[in-house]
Amino acid sequence: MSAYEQIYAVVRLIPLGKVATYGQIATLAGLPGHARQVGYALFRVAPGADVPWQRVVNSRGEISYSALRHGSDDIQRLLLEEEGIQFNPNGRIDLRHYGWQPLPLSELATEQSQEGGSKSRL
DNA sequence: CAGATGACAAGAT
DNA sequence: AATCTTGCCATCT
Repeated sequence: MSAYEQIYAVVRLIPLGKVATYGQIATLAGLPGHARQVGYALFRVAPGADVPWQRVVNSRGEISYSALRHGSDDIQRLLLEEEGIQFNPNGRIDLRHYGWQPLPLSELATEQSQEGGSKSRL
């Protein structure tokens, strides 16, 4: 499997109503520190693919607006708002609230263990 | 094959 | 806190 498909697999795991950062996706995909490759991979996502690319934002919780995106950046914001994500006045998302916090190993295996989740949240 | 570029991130200023 | 600079790697010229 190519590294890009691995990236797409992780992006597909982002639940509706949550967002993840490029660096986070890179780490979960087994490419720690290679956030740029994640962005490049998402650029190559074919239209119609079942990849929620709109749920990936930069580390500042903001959409990466670019002139080379044919306006898909603007669509990204609309899609996120459709999913119930609220933007700050400065156009940023509060990652403390909407940031996706994946469970360890839950991406590679079917999450079956489900106990009371009173763990630290830092 | 070498140089430039890019949906980023972290460190320095 | 905001902006600039450097690192990283796959693709494109």
